[in-house]
Amino acid sequence: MRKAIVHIDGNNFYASCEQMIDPSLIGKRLVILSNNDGCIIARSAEARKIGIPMGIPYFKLKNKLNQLNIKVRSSNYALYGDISNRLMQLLKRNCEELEIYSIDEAFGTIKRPKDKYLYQWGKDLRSLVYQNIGIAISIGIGETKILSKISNHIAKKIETNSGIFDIGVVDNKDNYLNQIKVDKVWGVGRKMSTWLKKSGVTNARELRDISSKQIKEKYGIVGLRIKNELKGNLCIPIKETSSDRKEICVSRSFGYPIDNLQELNQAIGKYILIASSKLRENKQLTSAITVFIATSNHTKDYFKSELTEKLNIPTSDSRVLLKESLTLTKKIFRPYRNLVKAGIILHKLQSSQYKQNIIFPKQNIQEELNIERLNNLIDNINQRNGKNILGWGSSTIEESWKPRREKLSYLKITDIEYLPTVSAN
DNA sequence: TCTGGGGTCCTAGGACCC
DNA sequence: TCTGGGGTCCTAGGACCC
Repeated sequence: MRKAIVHIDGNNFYASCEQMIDPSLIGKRLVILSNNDGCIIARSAEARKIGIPMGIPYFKLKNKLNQLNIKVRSSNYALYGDISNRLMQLLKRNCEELEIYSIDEAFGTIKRPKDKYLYQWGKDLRSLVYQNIGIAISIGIGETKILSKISNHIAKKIETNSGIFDIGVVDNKDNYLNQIKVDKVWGVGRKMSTWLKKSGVTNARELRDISSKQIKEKYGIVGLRIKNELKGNLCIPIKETSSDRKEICVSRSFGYPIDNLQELNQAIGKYILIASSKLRENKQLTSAITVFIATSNHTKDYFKSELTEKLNIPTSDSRVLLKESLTLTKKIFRPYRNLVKAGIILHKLQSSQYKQNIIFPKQNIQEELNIERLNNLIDNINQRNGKNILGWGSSTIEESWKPRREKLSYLKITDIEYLPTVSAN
């Protein structure tokens, strides 16, 4: 019997994490805000039930949320990342292969037993995760990634399925596929679904049965792959080992608009330090850097600008990147613009293992080693004592541009100071 | 007043080569 | 007056994802 593909995800993951560390939130209507407290990016089941929408700007709903006594939290990625790691470790031990797809999602493979049914395996896994992590998961099973995603969708929708569904063992597969709207199919976005609907394709079953020629002409192998996955032919393989990052992007919206180079430099500098430390963590070097800035795209005189610079020698040295980025920043900066967002991208990443030897080294090897050690030392200190204790350069002006996080949960499991205490009486 | 952040993959078209 | 053809590599931008 062929292996089945399973898709596993945490239900309302961010909301569940907040509920897990603060049980007073369990059963409550709860929403989580994006960075800068911008919009709503997650809701507890209870908040979802009364129709609180996803992706809506917070300020538009602030009063309503207050009136309805809905709890609000700023997103706390350190917390979600930590819980995600524990979840993935547990899943790894219970699948044959596992691909960690996002902070709250994974694809796995598992051999079907003789009677084909995987419900018991799924049930056991769900309770294991709930006991150990305190998070509810859903499990979708099928022959391909796209089908397992659809199964998971069905698992969540039908309450009697108790969080597990396997489209690989049902007799009336078409009935289920008929119920899946085409824009809910993984890989079908806004553009494609508009075209599909115009061509008379409205659900997953019809997409599966579209002529190969028609979909290939319009969407190439990307479209064809979706059709074939729906047919049950595995086209998108499981990637167990995450391939090396190809780029690193650090960008933030400012808490308040800024219009001066000094503050912009300060922000860009912070982003570079975050990015280069990630780079060193991944044991990679970058050979091109982009700086970009933008005003609000909700105003008439929207302005954005970006500039890229190639580096002669691939590096992960904070000082080099800092210097380059500030040169770029100076070039793209324009006064009298209210900037609300800026960021940096490091591209063309390569493994630092194969660092090319410089033919005519400007600095001797000992000096280079010292710089490497210094960078790593800073990373270690920051890791142990909280981010940004140490950095390069100096700036004592107030960082009023920092993103807002007014509703951050106070309980943390990633910082010993904030661990909840339990008294043993 | 206030609208997130970080990725990947694919493709078309330009640059360049013989 | 006539003005090749075919290939590779790179890049920017679109589309999509969570």
